[in-house]
Amino acid sequence: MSDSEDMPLARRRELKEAAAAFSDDDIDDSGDSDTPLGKRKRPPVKKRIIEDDDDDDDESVNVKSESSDSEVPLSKRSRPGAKRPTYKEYSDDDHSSDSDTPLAAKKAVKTNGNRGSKTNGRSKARPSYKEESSESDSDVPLAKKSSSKKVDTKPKAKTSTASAKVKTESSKTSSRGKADSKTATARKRVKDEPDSKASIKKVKKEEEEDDEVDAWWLKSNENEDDSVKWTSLVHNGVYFPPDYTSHGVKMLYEGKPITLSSDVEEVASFFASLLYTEHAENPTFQKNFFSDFKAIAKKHKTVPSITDFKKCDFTPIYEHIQRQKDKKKNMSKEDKLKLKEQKAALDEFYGVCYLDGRKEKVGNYRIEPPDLFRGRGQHPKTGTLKLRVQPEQVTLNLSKDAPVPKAPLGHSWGGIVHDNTKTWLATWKENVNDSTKYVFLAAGSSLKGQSDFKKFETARALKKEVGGIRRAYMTDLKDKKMFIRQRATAMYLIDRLALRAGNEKGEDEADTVGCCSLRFEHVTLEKPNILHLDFLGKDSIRFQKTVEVDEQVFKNIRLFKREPAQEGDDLFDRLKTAELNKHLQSLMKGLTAKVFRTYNASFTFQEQLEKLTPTEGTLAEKLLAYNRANRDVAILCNHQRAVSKGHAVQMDKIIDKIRALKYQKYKLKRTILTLEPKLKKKRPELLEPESDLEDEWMVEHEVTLMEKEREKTRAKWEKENLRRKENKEKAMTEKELKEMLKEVDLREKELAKERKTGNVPGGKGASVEKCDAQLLKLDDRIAATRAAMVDKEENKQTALGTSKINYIDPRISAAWCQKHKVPLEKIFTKTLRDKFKWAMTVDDDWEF
DNA sequence: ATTAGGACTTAGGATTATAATA
DNA sequence: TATTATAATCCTAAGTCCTAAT
Repeated sequence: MSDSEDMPLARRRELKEAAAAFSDDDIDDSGDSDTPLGKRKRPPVKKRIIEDDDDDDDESVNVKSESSDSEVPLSKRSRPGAKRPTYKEYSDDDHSSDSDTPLAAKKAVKTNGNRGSKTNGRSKARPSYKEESSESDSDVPLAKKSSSKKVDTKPKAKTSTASAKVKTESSKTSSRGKADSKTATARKRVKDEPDSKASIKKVKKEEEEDDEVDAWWLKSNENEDDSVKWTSLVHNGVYFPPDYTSHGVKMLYEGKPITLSSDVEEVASFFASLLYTEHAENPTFQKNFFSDFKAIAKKHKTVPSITDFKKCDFTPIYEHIQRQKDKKKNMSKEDKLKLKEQKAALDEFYGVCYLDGRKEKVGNYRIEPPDLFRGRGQHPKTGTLKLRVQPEQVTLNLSKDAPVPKAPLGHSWGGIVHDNTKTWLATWKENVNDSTKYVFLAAGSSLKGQSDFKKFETARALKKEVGGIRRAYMTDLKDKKMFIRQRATAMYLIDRLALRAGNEKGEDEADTVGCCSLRFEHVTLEKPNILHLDFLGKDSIRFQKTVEVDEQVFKNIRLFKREPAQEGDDLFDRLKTAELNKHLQSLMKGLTAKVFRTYNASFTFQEQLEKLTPTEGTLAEKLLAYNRANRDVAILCNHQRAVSKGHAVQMDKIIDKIRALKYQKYKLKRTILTLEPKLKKKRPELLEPESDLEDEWMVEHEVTLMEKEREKTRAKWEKENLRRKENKEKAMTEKELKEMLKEVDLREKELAKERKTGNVPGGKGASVEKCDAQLLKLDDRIAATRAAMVDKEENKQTALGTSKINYIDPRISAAWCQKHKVPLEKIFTKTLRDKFKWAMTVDDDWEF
């Protein structure tokens, strides 16, 4: 292993990161004795019985807890308590003023970071699947021979009336398939083996996707039984990752190479591949990994028994993996193509199913491969070994009369069910968190599309009701009953700040919160009516905003925070998401906490889009407006992303680019003055220096310009020679090259002179008019570049994708595209167009 | 009435493909 | 033409909400 110095240095991620972070405590093999510490434990909370909102005024009467007092909520919950890690970077910021109206948290502070503190671990013995290794081959997705008639699950005459069919893009093979031909294909597909070289020919470019599509969104479709999801479902099962093949590279233990059996090597490799990443340096991750690694090493009687993480050196394996990656990257074209074909074949086989006779895409047909669990934030189990899933653990869901896909050789399925009230095709239990995993249809499928549609329709229904709902909770803010007050306050926050509901979480998960699970330490109050929120939300993404809130909300929170309460206690000590949602249901059918996010996101988007889109504008300007509106939504929903590694460098580059443009401007101005010195008086602006453009920089810039010029000349010379060679002409000599280069030297001298005298003659046909025209163009380019820069900067930690995919009603976009003549593909990628095909038929005046 | 866990949506990061540059 | 930035896609963790079990 040669090159060992090109270590992929640590991680970027100035975002998250924050404070304290892990203490020095490094993992310690020996005892996993490691006490989990009292963390996460806090004294039971007594119910707070408030007597009044105290001091100042307040018409509000005495607030008392309702009768139920007795029922001692005795939250057995428990949470960190004490030692809250401190966050780094705080930045304050203005507080949004604009009170009313839907939107929320206009400008709010953003920053974020991860929590620190907390080690822990615990890794109880886990079951070891692992049966006999089974003769591999597994890989080959044995095919279904049985093409028996049974497969023929015809579209059951389809319930609904007129079966609207449409063609997606490209109307080819017009007639063709009727139900029959389709089922025929179905039958065929079901038995087609992937990898059979036969299927190679296609792969082609994408498209293909013509096929008739069932345009469910064009049918009247007054809900016909919601719970039944299909009448027939035929599919090919799931794909299992190939068995592990040993690479034989030895890791070091106490500096010496040791031999690992394949199973152990596999786990070592999981860790090795993460070396130098945040994960591998996370003590919790190390601890959990090592605990599992140690166990499996022991089980396989690894020679020097592995007991100390610190004595392990995985770098040889790491380097091997890097080399493999390199190799893959540099693979020959043909090999790459072959790989692609294999994938396509798999896609064709497993990636497709038949739902009520219609061909539909399957989403994640691959069984998740074994790996180290990568929990986010401070997940107590991060690093734990996620075991390989065996077919015996997998249950399939399909039609009664559908052929059962064959399990991998030597294996059988865990179960076969025929539950048409479920949308999943397969399911299994994962070992780390004991959670259930599923194989679902792809996002573009009818099932997903329909529920997406429903989601947005509910949000639109809320639009109609929101006025009344808001009035109601504003009133409830002053209710005498504590529970009602809390509920109303929570609703306010969810509505105005787009918070998530905030279900309770377990001890074995990262400590994150949503609205109902906010604790005291997450909210601080500032005099008149300002709220500082600071907590970790979903995915341990920091939510840090400062907002002005309604007076009564401020009072309420002060009230909730008062007294017996202390850090670690719930802010809403008698409110559960279930109760909140139950209440919401009573206000509007289908209303739950998350609907507010959808509603506010879509509403804000439509509003901003309307406001920002220029009526007369270039395509680019319109797109900018679109992205701005999109970004507003992303900010509202607190969708963040890590700042990319090279961000700062890229910014510098852009700044330099702008300087270069300014330099050109400067030169042009001088040319004008050289041509027409009288203008000095008339147009004094020509004398003004460009901002941020220093002499020193210009000198340097000219040097690089000349360097580039020389390179270009040389390239030209070489190219010319190449051409001549081909034409059997005699090549240009070095001398000629030197001759050519002399011109650059000349130009360099000119520049030097220009710099000294300030006179810039300009090119041949130089005229004041031409220069002015160019100046204008440069101004445009500078403006555009600067806009792009601002855009980039603002965007660096904001992720637009999530809101576009999940929160913004696609019909708003479709209508907008129509209205402003913007091609859809500028807005939606191919997959998004597919996912949203149900929304693409709206008129240009459609409103959310 | 609570709790547990099933089923489905939402989420950011990792990986891969494509576009922009050097 | 190779390199690098960016966009698209893939992956699977982490939420929400609901229903069934206790």
